[in-house]
Amino acid sequence: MKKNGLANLDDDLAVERMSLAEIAAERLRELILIGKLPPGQPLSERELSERLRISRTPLREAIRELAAERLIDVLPNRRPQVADPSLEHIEDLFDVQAALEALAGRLFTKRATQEQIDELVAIHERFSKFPDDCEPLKFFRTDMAFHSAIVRGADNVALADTHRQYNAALFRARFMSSRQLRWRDITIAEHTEILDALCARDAERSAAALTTHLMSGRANQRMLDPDAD
Amino acid sequence: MKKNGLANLDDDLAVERMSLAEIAAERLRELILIGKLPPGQPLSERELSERLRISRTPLREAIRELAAERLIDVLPNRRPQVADPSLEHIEDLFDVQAALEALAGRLFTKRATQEQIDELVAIHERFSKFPDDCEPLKFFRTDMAFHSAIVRGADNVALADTHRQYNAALFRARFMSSRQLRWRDITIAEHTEILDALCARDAERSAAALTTHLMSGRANQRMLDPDAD
DNA sequence: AAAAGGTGTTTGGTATACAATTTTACCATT
DNA sequence: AATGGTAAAATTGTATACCAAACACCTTTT
Repeated sequence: MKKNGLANLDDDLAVERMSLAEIAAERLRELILIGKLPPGQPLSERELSERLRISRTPLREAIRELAAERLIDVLPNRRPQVADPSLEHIEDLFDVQAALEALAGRLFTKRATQEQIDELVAIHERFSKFPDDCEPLKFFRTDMAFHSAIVRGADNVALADTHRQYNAALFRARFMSSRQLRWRDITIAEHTEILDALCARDAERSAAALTTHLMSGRANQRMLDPDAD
Repeated sequence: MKKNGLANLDDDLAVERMSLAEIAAERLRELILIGKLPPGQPLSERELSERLRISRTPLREAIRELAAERLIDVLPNRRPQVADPSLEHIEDLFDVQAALEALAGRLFTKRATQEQIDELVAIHERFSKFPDDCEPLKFFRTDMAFHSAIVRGADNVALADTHRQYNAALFRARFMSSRQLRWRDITIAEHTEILDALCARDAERSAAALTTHLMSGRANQRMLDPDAD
């Protein structure tokens, strides 16, 4: 007889028990992305471990994980710091993300199922009907969902993984952009072109539209005040 | 004036003060890449920490670092295992690496200095003069050096970083290929075309040549026996 | 004999104590 | 007052002990 009858529910959802390190990594990632832990912020292992109610060992592993994602800079014998990428570095990230999404677009035209196309259309429908005064976070999340849906349709695990990493590194930059009304209009127009190309299963047009869209984002990023930190 | 005679295992790399976790990560990465720790091999934390003469804490951090690079699979409450990617997954990795190198080629044509071009030419010179019976590892290292030099010339830190990660994940596959004489001829021919395009600073031709080259590698990989482990 | 269940050993997960390093603050010297 | 050095405090790096979960083997039960 099973000792733990409650676990049956979890089994159905395939929920694996997470280690404290993984939980802490997720929580830290969230704190960094929403800006509660701002760029450049030095992180004291002791203080953080107390605030998260865990010991330093799992916290250190979480920090190392985020360091591998380049969300945290860690130097030997020094306090880890929340990454504070320069404008040039952010532009570099945009260039790579553009190449990744261009590949995703090409693969999407070859591999995506009808269901995945329908899902993408549905996301875009919701997206273009948002009022101008909708919450920035809502607009932003839907924007991200659109791009993620394309990557999912590309059916390439490695690509999805790397794309997610770059999304995290670019989170702040793209979130800042999404607050501008001007940027929202551009986004919807460019998403429409991307969706058209993907539905037509035109690989090169899809790749071009996605590259253009990311380069718009990169250029828009350049306009924002680089002094902010 | 060393007080602790315990930790003198890797003093040859002591130019920079590295933590034991970093040293262990490098050592483990090497052991995995050269196949001393074969794909699928379960790793006992206690046994490994004894063999590397360190305690489990820094070893665990090293394992997490390699897990972030996808060189090791780690599941909760189970032994970490050396990653054993399927043929399909390796093909996915090739697709992403091709997109990354295509971007690197484009950026190279815009940003590379004359010195970086000269360096690339020099590498290719050495490469094409290798005799057929040269050591596989020597041929392989020079092959890698060629690709890395292109990425360096692209002057994009994020791209270089991600490219290095994918190189590690594809290490075994590409090393196996480099043992075939037929593949060597193809490599030299395709490198010549890449070099031509880069020297002409033709972005699209460079990107196309690099994509073609990586797709050759991907196709060649498919020919190799997938049963080997 | 086969299957279910229990027990002991092995292994990863976490906390804590200690060592080594860096940072900070203070004092002496210029 | 500015500067340099040195000691104390704070912080990271490492080792070890303990806990809980997983696995293998054996016993028990049918």
